Amino acid sequence: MDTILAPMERPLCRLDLTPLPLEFYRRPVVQVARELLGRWLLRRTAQGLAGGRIVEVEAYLGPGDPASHSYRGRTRKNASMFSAGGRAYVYPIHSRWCFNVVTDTQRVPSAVLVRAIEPLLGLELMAYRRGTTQLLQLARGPARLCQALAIDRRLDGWNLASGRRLWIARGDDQVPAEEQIAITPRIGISQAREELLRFVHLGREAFLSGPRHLHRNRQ
DNA sequence: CTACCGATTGACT
DNA sequence: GTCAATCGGTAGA
Repeated sequence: MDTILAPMERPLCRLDLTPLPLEFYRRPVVQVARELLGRWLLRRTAQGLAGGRIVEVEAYLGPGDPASHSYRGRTRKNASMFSAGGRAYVYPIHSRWCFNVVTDTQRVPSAVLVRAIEPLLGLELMAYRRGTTQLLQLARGPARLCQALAIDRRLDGWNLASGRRLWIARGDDQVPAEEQIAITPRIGISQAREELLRFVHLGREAFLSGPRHLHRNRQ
């Protein structure tokens, strides 16, 4: 008689919150962007631990991408983009903050903008910081997630492999399969609008930013 | 110093 | 769907 209970391939309750190694980030930006989907972004402050699953990202390339902050060369603001992969690049826009993951080597000033996470840890803390109790409003949009996680200029250049303050981990390993990833144009830019460099985790549409027609492939 | 702009958001028609 | 608040960064006088 066959076994009635198949052994679990993965314990559902196992959480891996250890930081991804620097080697993860020191690869081509598009590959890192896709593989960031499903990973957990984590933030620890004196107030507690908060974070969630990355569900929406955009790749900003090194040379040749006019929408990338590195396109016109190095300045004080974008200096973090010119460091080796594995650091944060945090920049201000319209009195708010956006968080990027620096990728590739020092020679390739590229980064992945994290546009949305599915809130999973520290919901009360994130709700307090955001000033709303609505789950779907906590971290949908690049500036909203920074507010929810208290990310600002002090974390620009932060080493994401340190495992303190701000890092990325495997979490519960619920990474999207290939067919669960939609690839669309990037949001909010005026240059290179047609490039397909935005990656979203299908099945978690409720947590995505941007118009609904960009929650599927193409436009 | 001034002028202009933006990888946004929230309020509003 | 439209629109403007708001301010750090940047370029230029």
